[in-house]
Amino acid sequence: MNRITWNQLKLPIKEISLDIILPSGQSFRWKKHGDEWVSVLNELIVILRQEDDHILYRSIPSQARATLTTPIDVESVLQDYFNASIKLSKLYREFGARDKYFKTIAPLFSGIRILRQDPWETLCSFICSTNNSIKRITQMIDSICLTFGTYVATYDGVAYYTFPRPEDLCASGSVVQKLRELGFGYRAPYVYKTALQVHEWQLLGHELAELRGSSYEKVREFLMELPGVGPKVADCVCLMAFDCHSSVPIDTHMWNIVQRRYAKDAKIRPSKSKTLSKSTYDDISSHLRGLWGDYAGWAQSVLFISELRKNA
DNA sequence: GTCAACCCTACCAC
DNA sequence: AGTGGTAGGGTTG
Repeated sequence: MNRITWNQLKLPIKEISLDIILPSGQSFRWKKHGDEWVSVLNELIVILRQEDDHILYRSIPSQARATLTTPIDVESVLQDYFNASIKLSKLYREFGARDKYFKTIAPLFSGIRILRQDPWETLCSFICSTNNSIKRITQMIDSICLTFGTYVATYDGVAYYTFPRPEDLCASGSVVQKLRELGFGYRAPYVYKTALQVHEWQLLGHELAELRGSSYEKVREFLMELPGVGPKVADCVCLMAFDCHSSVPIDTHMWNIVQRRYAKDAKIRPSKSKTLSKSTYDDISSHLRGLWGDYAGWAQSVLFISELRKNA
């Protein structure tokens, strides 16, 4: 029945741990079926399987579109998506040399890499992430795709859809109401207004992806203009979609770690405040950027996940 | 002494 | 598990 053959991903197994990366709050689009991870990338279903010493993948093209005429090099798509050119083991060594705490944590969480995700999908997803849990965000993203996305194909009894483009969410004001019905709450107008702005920008001939060449500061500034995007969301999107590897998002988990382990070095005054001020946020973020270096965001994600697992 | 121009914390709705 | 907005206090020049 299924004659699609498996291919072997050209990325050393030590460099990647699917079970840690895929469900830990970077992407909210991967579903696990048995020992397979399934998602939609570039309008086609991608299936991943982690074996003992390598990762296998295969893909299913969109049934809704005639993509057969333009074959997609899935290996390239995955190399790009996993930032495969970045050598994780080297980064871990460097982080460990710079930071004693990282050195103690890292061995327990190997293969954590930053994904290079679609800018719009990432932006939209992280606007939805505020004051929210991975489980619920995943649910929301699932329903926004089902409601506003395009059908791709069905695999293992599950229908897969693309992530809606900005214009798909600009149809009318009823989008906000629909999003509220889907459980987006106060995030509904943020998503809608941001879609409107991004679409307008696209009509001017721009694409979010073109910002990938810009500096971290430029991208961050641009993103923070958008409704529902503050420092934390901007930093997540910078890191996970715009190649700003030095961006260090400080969420509540990182804030806990900083207070516990880095407060003295980061010169954090012992405030009892539960919330981060903008300036304290920037102080912490740049301190960690100085500590970990150009790929600080990659170190952040290791500690973030260690904290996530601890509380789970 | 007073007054913008901040910047911070707290607080709450979304 | 954040953002946007407000109020109230502190600091600076």
